[in-house]
Amino acid sequence: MNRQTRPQSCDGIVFGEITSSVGFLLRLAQVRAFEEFYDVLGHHGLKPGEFTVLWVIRLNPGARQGDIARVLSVKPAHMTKLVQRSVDEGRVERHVPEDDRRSVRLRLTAAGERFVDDNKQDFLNFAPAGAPSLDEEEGRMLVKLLRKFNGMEDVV
Amino acid sequence: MNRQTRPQSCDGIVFGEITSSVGFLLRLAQVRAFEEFYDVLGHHGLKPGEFTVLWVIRLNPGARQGDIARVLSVKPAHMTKLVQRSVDEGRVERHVPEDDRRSVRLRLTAAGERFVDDNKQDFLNFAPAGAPSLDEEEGRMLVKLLRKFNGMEDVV
DNA sequence: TATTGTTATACTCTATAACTATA
DNA sequence: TATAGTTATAGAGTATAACAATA
Repeated sequence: MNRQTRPQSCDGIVFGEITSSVGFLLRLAQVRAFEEFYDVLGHHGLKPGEFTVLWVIRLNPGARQGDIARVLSVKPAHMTKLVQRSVDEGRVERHVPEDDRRSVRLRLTAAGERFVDDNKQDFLNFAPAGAPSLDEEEGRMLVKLLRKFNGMEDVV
Repeated sequence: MNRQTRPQSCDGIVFGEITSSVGFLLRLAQVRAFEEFYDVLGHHGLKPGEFTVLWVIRLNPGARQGDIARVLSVKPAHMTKLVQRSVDEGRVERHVPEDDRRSVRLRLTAAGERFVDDNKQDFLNFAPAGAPSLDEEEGRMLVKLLRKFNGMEDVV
């Protein structure tokens, strides 16, 4: 007796076997998560990609731009733009070290640290808010499986 | 004793609490799934979004363009472009019914049906290939949780 | 007035290649 | 010759608003 709302199957449209495709489900989940992200955090002028980069810089001050891009699966060309924007906003400082002048090392400015601190709670709390349809245990299980899917089981 | 590859944590970069953010994990998972999708199926000229739309039209011939867009969380403006492309490729026919001449109803051409048939197996089989790090039971659990996350538990 | 779909514009993110400056 | 980052361009996708045709 299914009387729940079924956002993806209204209008009598059927999906067939595609409902078991991980890729298909991931796309829908991400669209949903982003929509909710902007509903909840949009007023801060917060963008998911931008905040994630600031977060990682904060935890790894002086890390190389290319290394951060690689672990976040952000393409170098896009990373340049992301960093440039954060520099323009006064949240990130770039530093070219003497021992390898091809590379760029990143750290947050005081304003950048303040920005991360101010939005940290909202950003981290967003996760459970993003999954109101899952109970706590299911949410933990989803996180665990996604981490494994991403090859991140033992990442700190 | 963790000697596995850890693609997201090389270079000694740490992630902190963000590794429990569903939104963050979903983005990484989708990037990974799309990369693999293009590696495996790119030679067919197959695009995930385009194929999904063809698939749903095939299962729901004569469905309205707007209804399909809604259930797939595709924005109307983008749907127009997707459909236009498939029409140009000779895979989809548009039909404006007499009883409501604002709407557009879609169905596959013979070439469109052939295209879906030819690529169906590859597309559906892609899911397990996308998650080599998960065993069969974990894969089923991930699908189940993502379906629930998406509010699709009882979607056919 | 409301609804369906279209057009136009802008922004995020990805993909790729060509380029610079270093090493 | 290889590496780090930049620039430029293309494309997929989303967001939004204005619009025409129809209801």
